[in-house]
Amino acid sequence: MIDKRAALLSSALELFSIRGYENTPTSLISKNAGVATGTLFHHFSSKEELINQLYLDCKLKMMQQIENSIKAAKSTDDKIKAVWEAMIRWALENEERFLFIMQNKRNSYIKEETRQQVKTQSDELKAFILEIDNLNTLRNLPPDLIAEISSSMIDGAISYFRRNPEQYADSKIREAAYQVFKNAFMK
Amino acid sequence: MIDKRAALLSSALELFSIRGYENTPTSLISKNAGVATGTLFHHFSSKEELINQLYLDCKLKMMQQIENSIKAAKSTDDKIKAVWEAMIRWALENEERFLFIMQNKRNSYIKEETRQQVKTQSDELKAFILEIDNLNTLRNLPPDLIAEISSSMIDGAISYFRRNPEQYADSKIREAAYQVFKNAFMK
Amino acid sequence: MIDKRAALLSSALELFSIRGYENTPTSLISKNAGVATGTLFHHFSSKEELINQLYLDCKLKMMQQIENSIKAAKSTDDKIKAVWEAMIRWALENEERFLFIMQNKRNSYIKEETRQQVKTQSDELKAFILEIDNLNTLRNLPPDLIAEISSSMIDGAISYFRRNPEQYADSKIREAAYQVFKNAFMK
Amino acid sequence: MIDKRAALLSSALELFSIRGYENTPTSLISKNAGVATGTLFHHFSSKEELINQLYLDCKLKMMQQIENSIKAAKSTDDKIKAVWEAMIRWALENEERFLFIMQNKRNSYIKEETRQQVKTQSDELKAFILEIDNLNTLRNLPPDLIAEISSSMIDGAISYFRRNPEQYADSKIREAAYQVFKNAFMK
DNA sequence: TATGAATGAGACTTCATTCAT
DNA sequence: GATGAATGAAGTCTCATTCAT
Repeated sequence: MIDKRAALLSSALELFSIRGYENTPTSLISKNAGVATGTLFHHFSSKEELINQLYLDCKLKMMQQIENSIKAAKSTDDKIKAVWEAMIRWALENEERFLFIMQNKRNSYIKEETRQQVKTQSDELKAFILEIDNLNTLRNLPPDLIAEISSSMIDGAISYFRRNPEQYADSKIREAAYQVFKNAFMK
Repeated sequence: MIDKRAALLSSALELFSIRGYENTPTSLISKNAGVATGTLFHHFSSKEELINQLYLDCKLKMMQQIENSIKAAKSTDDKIKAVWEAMIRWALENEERFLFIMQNKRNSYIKEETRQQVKTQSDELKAFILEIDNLNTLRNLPPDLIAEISSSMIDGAISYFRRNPEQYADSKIREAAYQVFKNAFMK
Repeated sequence: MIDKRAALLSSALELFSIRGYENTPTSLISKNAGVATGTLFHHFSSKEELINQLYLDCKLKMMQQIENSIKAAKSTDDKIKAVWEAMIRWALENEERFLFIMQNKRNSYIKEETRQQVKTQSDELKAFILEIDNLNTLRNLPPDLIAEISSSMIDGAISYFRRNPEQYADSKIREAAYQVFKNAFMK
Repeated sequence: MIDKRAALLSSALELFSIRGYENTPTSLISKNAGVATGTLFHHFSSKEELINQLYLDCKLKMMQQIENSIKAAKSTDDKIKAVWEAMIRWALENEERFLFIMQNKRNSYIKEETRQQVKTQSDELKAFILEIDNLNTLRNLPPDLIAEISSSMIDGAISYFRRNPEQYADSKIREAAYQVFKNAFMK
């Protein structure tokens, strides 16, 4: 059944996000999912494939939310803000998934192929990135540098709001945080 | 001899930074250090203590460089720039140590006690942080938020310059990167 | 299969009784049982649990034989003799189990919980002990003292007959040994 | 110095009696004795020799006390009672030594040679044993059987009085215990 | 004699994966 | 597809003993 596969992914997500990949035996994933140890290997050829599938799963879910937020926006500025908000909101609403993605940003268990699969999913997102990159080129800023720094700033903000969730509810602080983000790249 | 302890720390740093903590057997650390397997446990009571000692070692070395850069500066602005530069330079010049620190920022193998030991080391640095925090409070920005975001921005810049070392040599790009950093917090 | 668990217990008994607990590696127990090293830990969570299970196993087997011998007896005197004979016979017929029990009488690897489990097994035996204790109380002898000494005397007799098995076959000597035992407590 | 050798023996006795031989690292013995790890191996060629020396030491001390008690007695009966009392008293007054001897009664680390050394020490004791053995032969009881049972009875009594030291102080109970011992062999 | 850093064989245990049912 | 007992390579750590100082 497809149920068991989903149960395994969900169980793995929960455990990986708390204990990390290497500290989570497949036997525990199975038990936590309520299936037998052998079942995991019917659905995933190895533990490594499981983590790759899970990574794909989480990343795609995140990107979908961001994509949706872009669609609703019109100007570039609106899009930027929409993405900023969407990412933070998603991270706060999908704590386990976000933690798991963060842990595996540079993890070598995630295959290059998996990372590529993520990148080629959303045309909408690719267009937006291109738009921003062109803008930065015009401004004489290396697009990759700005991409790296923006992404880091968002991670920083998320990290802060995860520790202080009540402040995310305060629209003044949220706005101040966004201004800091925006100021970085605007005159 | 103190040599063997140092050799073990150095060997562990090299291997952890490439392969990660859990993927590095203690037997490999010993072999790579040119000592017997038992020697590791003569100097460190466990693998976990080894990583903690190494973390302490790396962090202290980094902080010393930052501390020195602050001493040479006068105004707050000078200090901010000095820290920004010092951190990036140190990361580029101490690739393994930096990678190792990044890997272990949220890693639970590093004990809270070890993190505390780091924090209580430099009065100079504590004074600087206080200075910045006060400034941010005046500007009505939560100091912790700014701390988190600044730190993330620096990590982003480092990540970029590690991938594009030739650009760090270009003072124009370096300056542009710094402006992005500074703009974030200044009107 | 239950076979492998039994094979492990049997292998452990054989080795422990000859070499002692600490001098018997788990790898040897597995090899001797004809199973893989991991199998031991599939059935017993640790070497310590193995020894506890084995102790339980041996003690229960011994108690069952004693229990049976009591059932067949009528008077208190008959019961005492029956127990005396049953214990000696069991020890001679179950050399490894007896040796193992002796080795672990005061061994701290056997958990208090395990010892309790043994004590709460046989109502028949508890009744007999109570009967004897009451008798000794009437005679003004501390029941625990008599229990300790009787038990020691039986151990002594067993020890002797293990070294001189041909004498156990001689009913005169057996009877003399029993008289020594009985005289101790009777006027 | 002879001090260090004595300190090592005393440290080993303390630790062995609590933790057992195999559970006591030589490093702990040394530390507990206040000497370096290497020092142990200057005085004893191996851990095994240490335990043998200690065994010899304890046994001889015990035998000396028993020997003295025999000397003071006249009749055979007096001697028997003297030995019974001396052994129990010694065990209660030399708890660690007694425990250590009990633990090692059948321990294979004690070499046969060491056991022989003990036996050939006291002429007084050998004469007493011969005296008893002859007596038992006359009574048609196998001397070794009686020896084994007597010795076990004394161990049982000691075990009881160690758990209930206040009862040893009560001369009535002490006397009752002795009567039980004596009755076993006398008409 | 005394020291204690160093050694390395070997102990217990874990865990991804297989396969007969 | 599902099960879970079984596997055995590999991991961390212990400890009796040595030897240069």
